[in-house]
Amino acid sequence: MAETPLRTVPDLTGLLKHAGHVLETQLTAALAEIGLTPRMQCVLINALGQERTQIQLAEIAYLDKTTMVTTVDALEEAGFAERKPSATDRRARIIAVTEAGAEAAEEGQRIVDKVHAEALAALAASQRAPFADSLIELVNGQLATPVEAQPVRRARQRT
Amino acid sequence: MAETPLRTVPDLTGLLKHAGHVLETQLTAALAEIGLTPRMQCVLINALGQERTQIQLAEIAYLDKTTMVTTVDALEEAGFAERKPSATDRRARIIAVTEAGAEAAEEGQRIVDKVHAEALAALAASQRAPFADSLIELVNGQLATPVEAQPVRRARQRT
DNA sequence: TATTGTTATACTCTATAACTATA
DNA sequence: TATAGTTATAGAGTATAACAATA
Repeated sequence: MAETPLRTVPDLTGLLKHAGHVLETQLTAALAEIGLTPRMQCVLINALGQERTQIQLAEIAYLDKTTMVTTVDALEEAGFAERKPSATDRRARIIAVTEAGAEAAEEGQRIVDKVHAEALAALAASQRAPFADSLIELVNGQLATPVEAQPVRRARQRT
Repeated sequence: MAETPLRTVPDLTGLLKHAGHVLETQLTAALAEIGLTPRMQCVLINALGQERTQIQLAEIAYLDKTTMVTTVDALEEAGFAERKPSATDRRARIIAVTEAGAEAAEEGQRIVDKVHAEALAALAASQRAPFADSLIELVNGQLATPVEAQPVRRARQRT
């Protein structure tokens, strides 16, 4: 009879989700100081220096194209990016980073790196690279692809 | 000018969140075979063998008490648990695990451990314990507590 | 016919507030 | 007054469908 759940195996799911969640709150708080969300930072840094359309950026950032619309809206409202017509496809919009956006993206990247470096710094120096390497190995292999949930198909009313 | 985001520091947040998400989908799929969600499994295993109230279980599982209501509803509907009046506090309900619930909880725990063992097995044997230990160290230390977001206070209409 | 980006909206999840019964 | 549990619902986040413009 199990009294307390005897764990011979650590609760990896709980640990990973908790660690990821806390780190995201740290990142969100740190980036908020320069007017960015983690998502805006991710889109901005990937739009910097290259002409990319919304869909291309959405794929890079693992965002739905409709979520990308609101993210680009926020970047435009903040003055960090502008939608420009593509020279080759009149359907597509190039996300052009403004000067203020470029500064924010680079400062944002320094903030992101700092938060991650501080997290790793909590480990003994000899543990840091092995930990990060193991995590990368898992994400590239066993934990690369989510298991598909039973698809939730939704009805839509005609208007 | 940053062309591609040059990472001298790995994107720990992205890696941790991705790994946690994928592992949770694996867990959800595996537990679904015996009619459990990860949350139901967590509550059930902690209700097993001890008389605990909903609020006590909510604290253990990091759930809001209103979320616990729906979780216990699901457990009752599945025939895995029952609400029993507390002998000492007539406001409180003890979550009593049924025989079917006890079997499901124990089988569920085997499933959870198996999924986690398989994930760890993707690493070289010499890396497994160091990886898990580092993750536990982070979660107990630098990544223990979420940074508070700006509180979202919501109005509520009088009815 | 297929694709880009947009809008509208439906669904899920979670958390707040109010409430009842009891302490 | 405070707490256990319930209900109702607000709000955030996200994903689907439909659509206009263009390919």
